[in-house]
Amino acid sequence: MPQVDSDVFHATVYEIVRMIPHGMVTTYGHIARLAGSPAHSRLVGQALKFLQAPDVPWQRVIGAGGTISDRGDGGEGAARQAERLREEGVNVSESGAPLRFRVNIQQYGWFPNQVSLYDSEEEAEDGE
DNA sequence: ATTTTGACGCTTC
DNA sequence: AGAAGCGCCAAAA
Repeated sequence: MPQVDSDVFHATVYEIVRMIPHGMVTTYGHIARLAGSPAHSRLVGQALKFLQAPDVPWQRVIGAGGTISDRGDGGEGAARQAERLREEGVNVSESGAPLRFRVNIQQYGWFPNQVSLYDSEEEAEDGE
């Protein structure tokens, strides 16, 4: 039995990603934490991978080190993400042999301690 | 049911 | 700074 409900988790992730301000970025790990499952950073990526809603600014989610995660497609996906970020004014630098895109977390990072969710972690009022 | 993968993250060479 | 190793846990094979 999984520790989290996949559907709820995905919905929560989308909800949080939608809150990221234009021109700012956050990390998979931070979203997982805000969603109440700090150990599910990889699942955040999974959720975005299966994303279909066009109103979710997925480009604002990057890796913890400020690097845009590679999709295993030779860097095409990462390049698209970098372009979308640049379009909203985010400075994205490039480096490395396998081209790696990077964003200055200190300058563009958005890491709120808590966000207002509809209900993903109720105050355990029903017994558990 | 078991093994491998993965849009991750942190610590250590 | 860059690479490698390890932990994590659900999804996919």
